[in-house]
Amino acid sequence: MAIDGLTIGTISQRTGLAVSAIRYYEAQGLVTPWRNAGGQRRFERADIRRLSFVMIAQQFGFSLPQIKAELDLLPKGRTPTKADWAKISAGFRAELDQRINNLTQMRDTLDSCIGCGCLSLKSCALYNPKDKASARGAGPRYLMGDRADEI
Amino acid sequence: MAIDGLTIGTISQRTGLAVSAIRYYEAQGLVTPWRNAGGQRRFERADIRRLSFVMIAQQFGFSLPQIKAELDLLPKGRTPTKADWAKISAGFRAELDQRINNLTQMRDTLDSCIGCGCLSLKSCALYNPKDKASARGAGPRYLMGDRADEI
DNA sequence: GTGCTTCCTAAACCTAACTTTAGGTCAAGG
DNA sequence: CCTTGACCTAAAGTTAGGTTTAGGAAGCAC
Repeated sequence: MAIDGLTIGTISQRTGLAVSAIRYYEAQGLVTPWRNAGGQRRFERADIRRLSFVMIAQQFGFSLPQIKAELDLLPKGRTPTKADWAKISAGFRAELDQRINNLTQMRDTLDSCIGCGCLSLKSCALYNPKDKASARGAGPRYLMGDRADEI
Repeated sequence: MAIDGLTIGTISQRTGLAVSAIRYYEAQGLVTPWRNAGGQRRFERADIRRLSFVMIAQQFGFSLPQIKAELDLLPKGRTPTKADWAKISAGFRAELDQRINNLTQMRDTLDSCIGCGCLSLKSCALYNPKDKASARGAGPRYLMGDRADEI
């Protein structure tokens, strides 16, 4: 059974992912099933964990290329061990810490900026496009600025 | 000068937004300039602040409809005051707190879940699709689950 | 009043992350 | 063997948040 590999339907059921999504992930290099004699995909059990990791990482806001980069750190040729997974989730955690710090800092700035009703800012600490993870920015912008007269 | 309103080019310079983006925001109902005799858009000074708010809110990961919902709380007919802005950024702050808490909780779960190498989870606390803000989820999914045998 | 710049609309295009559709093949049960 | 359900590929469609393009019109400067 396990020796024949799992079908895409089974993987779909086990992960909750749509079949089309799994095929898409294969196209993006996130999983690499082999094919049986008839040309159908066959997956390893370990791929369930791989795909679950993808789902979790996506929730954290990572893009598929970023997730692929993490997954590429797993050993090729052998099934990943506990230690392997622990390693990649460490780098992950660092990213998250970073992101939480950014958000917290921005929230605090909000308090002392828009939050206080302060409307006379010429350059605003709230606008810094470096936190690409929480929003995919789209071009250069400045600040929450204008003179506050005529309010 | 101010009595004639500001052109879209001026608004673009003052906010750093592309002209096309500002027109798009108008189409989405985020700003409502009037037109001059020749059919060109004319903005109020207060629109600079409106648009700056949009930019900041986007950084926090809010969608344009969500931002519109916040902006719709501002008084119509008169220029928003300090107090008006303070009010909408309060609801904002609450959302942010929520989101930070979610992320923190997930990070901690990561530590004690993937982070510890624990691979035998049948249902995983890491997968809960309620935090829509940090990632735009796309469909129903389950858990990081499979039996850990054969690892 | 001529020219340059800015502005206008409508429609097409862009990326990410998928889903849907169309037309056909494979596998398993009876 | 035959049918049914699962699977295949390729291509087009979808949503968000815009940008780009095409073909004009407005405005201001000299």
